[in-house]
Amino acid sequence: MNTPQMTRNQALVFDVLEKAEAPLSAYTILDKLRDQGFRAPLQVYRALEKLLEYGVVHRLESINSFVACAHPGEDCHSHGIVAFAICESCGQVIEFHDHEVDHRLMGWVRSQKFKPAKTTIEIRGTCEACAA
Amino acid sequence: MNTPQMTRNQALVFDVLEKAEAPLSAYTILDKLRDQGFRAPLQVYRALEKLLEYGVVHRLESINSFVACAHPGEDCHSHGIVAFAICESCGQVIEFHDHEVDHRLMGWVRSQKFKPAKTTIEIRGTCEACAA
DNA sequence: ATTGCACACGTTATAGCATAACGCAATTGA
DNA sequence: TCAATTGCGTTATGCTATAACGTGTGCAAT
Ligand SMILES: [Zn+2]
Ligand SMILES: [Zn+2]
Ligand SMILES: [Zn+2]
Ligand SMILES: [Zn+2]
Repeated sequence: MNTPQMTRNQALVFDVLEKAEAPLSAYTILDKLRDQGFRAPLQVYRALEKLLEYGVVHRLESINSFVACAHPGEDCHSHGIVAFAICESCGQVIEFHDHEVDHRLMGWVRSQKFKPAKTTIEIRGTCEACAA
Repeated sequence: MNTPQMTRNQALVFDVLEKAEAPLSAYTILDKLRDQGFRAPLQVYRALEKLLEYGVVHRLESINSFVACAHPGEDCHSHGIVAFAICESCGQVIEFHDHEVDHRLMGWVRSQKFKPAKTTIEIRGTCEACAA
């Protein structure tokens, strides 16, 4: 998916996510954008829906939150499955790809004749800095 | 984690999950147990919390639902990471393990000095039967 | 036996996440 | 011009999850 011109709302939401140091929930984004005129959750969810479509934002299913893609311009989807390590202490998210993991999962999927639509890999734990 | 004797509520919730053909949300479980005296979400959530602890139930993060473990008695945790394929059409869930995937993810984690607590692998898509 | 503790339970209230449904305005393309 | 599409704003609603309080029961330590 290539990225069309963002609308104002999409740009505002994306900007908030890009500047954030941790994943944000839709309602947290809403709060950060009240000064810019945001009033209702749908304004955020509609923007997020498009940003996810464009591939510039990822949804972290295990924590109901969103992050800006860490690989701008690379089109994450073309690398196969995206995986995330999420520090539950500081919120830091590391986004990575592993072809071998993709290969194994896609092999399994093929063997089962299962048609994958969206695959989630999320490792929650503690990052090196927080492990103290 | 070995499984202590279940309480009445835990047994009721587990039973509903075991008989279900698809993952169930906590509120769906609640509805199915109204006749048995369940009145409030907490009755379900508290039971689920224990069942997850015992390892006899899994939570599917990407769809906010729960399933009975497909490998009773085997203690899923001892096999490493559990992965799920979820059919978005019929709800069928296939639970599987792949040592090579575990190995790759744990290798990455080690290289980053990240301390994993809980890892989620969920493939949403369409099962063979539904692919028609 | 009494006390203290741990644990499950029931209930009410509240917090947090997400979408349905309506109508309006701007854009685009026949 | 007309119709179709898309984004937007608003209100209302639904779904998911937990906080906080109090009750009862079983079981040890004293
Ligand atoms: Zn990405
Ligand atoms: Zn950290
Ligand atoms: Zn299992
Ligand atoms: Zn199916």
